[in-house]
Amino acid sequence: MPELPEVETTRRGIEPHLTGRQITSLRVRESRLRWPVPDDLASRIVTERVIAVRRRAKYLLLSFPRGWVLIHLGMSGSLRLLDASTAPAKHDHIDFVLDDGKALRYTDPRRFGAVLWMDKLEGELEIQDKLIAGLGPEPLILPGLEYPRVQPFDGAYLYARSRGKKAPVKTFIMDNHVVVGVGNIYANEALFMAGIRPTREAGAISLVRYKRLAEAIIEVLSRAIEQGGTTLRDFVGGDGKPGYFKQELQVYGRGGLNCRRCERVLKEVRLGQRTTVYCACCQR
DNA sequence: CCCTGAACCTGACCGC
DNA sequence: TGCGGTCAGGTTCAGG
Repeated sequence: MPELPEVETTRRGIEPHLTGRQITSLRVRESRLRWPVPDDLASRIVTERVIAVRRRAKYLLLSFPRGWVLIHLGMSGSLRLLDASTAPAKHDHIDFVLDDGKALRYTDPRRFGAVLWMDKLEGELEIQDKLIAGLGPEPLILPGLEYPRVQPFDGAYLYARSRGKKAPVKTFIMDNHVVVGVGNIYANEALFMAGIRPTREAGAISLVRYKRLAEAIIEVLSRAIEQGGTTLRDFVGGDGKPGYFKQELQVYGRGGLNCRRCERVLKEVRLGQRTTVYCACCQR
């Protein structure tokens, strides 16, 4: 379900309900996620208050006095706010019970997501964690972000990073070490918007075209956040509303259909184990 | 270091 | 109705 716009939509949905609230208990019904939920997680947060709800890449970060709860939604995860007394359904793995009778509930059928704890170092805001440390720059400058370091994201950056790379440009921009938050949907969309064929060798693309691509990535992600994300199956934001960006998809999920720009049949190929759709006419 | 493919897991859908 | 195969929004890891 979640790419960056969906994670950001989730963050915005839950933030006002969590900030300043105290955790009264933690219910872990299933701890076998991508990594085991730490046994001592409850001891870190119960009786503590949520300072802020932030984000780095697709990681949601609940800030507490002594550290962060790091939440990743994987492929099928979601977070909802509901009454703490609501009976859990299948795949409702974790409840963060709040002092106002509500609970933040983590659901994840495939269990590719993660809920972990990271200590704060001596009051430092900097996050020192191997999951976070090697991440590339954020494509969007937004409030609520946790920046470990400042790195500009633009065409010049992509151009410099891509020199010598033989991998397809789509694989390149989906690499979190290069830039975060560009998943399969928006990689396809951004490349269409920039007129670049996804199979093109990353190291062979010009600076001018990378400038267009960086702009396209920023544009498509911004637009998707405005629309509340993309609802493909059952994604809903923290407020229960679906995302409306699906209506604006130009290529993702449209292989074999006609290009909305030139009317020719869209090609579908497999790149890095991911379905890739493009227009052979509009994208070179 | 670079690149590719397997792996993690469940559910939905499609053809037979 | 059932069975097997395929696919799904992400990321890490092993191996060449």
